[in-house]
Amino acid sequence: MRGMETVRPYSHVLEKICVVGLRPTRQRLALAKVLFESGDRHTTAEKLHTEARAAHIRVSLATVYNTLHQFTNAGLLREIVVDASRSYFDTNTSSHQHFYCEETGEIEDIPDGLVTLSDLPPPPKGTTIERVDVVVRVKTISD
Amino acid sequence: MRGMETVRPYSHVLEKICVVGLRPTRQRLALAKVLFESGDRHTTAEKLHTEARAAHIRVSLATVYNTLHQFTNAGLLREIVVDASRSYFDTNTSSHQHFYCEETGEIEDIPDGLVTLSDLPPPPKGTTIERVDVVVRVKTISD
DNA sequence: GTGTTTGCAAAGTGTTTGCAATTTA
DNA sequence: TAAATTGCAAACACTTTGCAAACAC
Repeated sequence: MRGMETVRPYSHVLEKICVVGLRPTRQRLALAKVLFESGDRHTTAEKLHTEARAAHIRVSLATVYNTLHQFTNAGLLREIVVDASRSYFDTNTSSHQHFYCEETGEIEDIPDGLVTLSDLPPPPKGTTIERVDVVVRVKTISD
Repeated sequence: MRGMETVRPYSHVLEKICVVGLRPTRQRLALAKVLFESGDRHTTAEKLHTEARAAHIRVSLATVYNTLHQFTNAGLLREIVVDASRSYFDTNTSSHQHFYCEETGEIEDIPDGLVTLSDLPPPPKGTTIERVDVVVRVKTISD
């Protein structure tokens, strides 16, 4: 089969992009490649932009922001709130939690099931629970 | 005892302010009064500023920000991260968790003990757990 | 008086938006 | 070609900072 692969890489992403009514433009496909080619990742708009340009993808920061939000709405990404001054996006959209180190800005996944919540009280009147976010804040050991 | 109370309101706050080496200035005392006079509260710099001015306290927004951070460092407040674009401060500094409604911006406390975490995995190498934040995101019921 | 704090306005950060030029279907 | 997308620069919201005037001790 060597040499004759007709594999369209990231076809699942291509599919998802189309399903939501987004056109598979050069920028979106390139950003999707960077985002999804290497397992689960946590990134910010700025980091993704830097990375994209390092990979010779010409894309503006505004488009990176737009794309991140479009992907999030499409269910390809999940936004995680760990820091009041920066938006992080997670390529793992399934149910799980996070370790977050403020000093380094690093986020690490905690697989689902490792954190168990019990006895959650009823939400405020007139509201329903949308989801539960757990952030385990860590600091580097200084000695 | 009526009429002879020598109670110094917020003396505990006054004390704490002094202990940390902050001078009990008019602005700091006034903001502390607004913050601590009515049970547990969740507020933002903007909200506190508006409230302060409504109460005829002349204070600049910059000073509100500075004061919130000084109080936080002093352990009088706790900063809570629920939204990537706004900083919230909680007058309840003890261990507890939160309901957060993005639509209304409202935060409600979940008393400690109502949420139980179990089987927390070990933190990333070289780090120790500082604290665990749980945010139960809710949305208003639309029908 | 001396050092701290305040207020203002300016600067800074991260993010969003308006719009003409470009690209996609 | 018609509609969607891009990039730029300007606008934004929130927050921090520099510095002279005001204040606390």
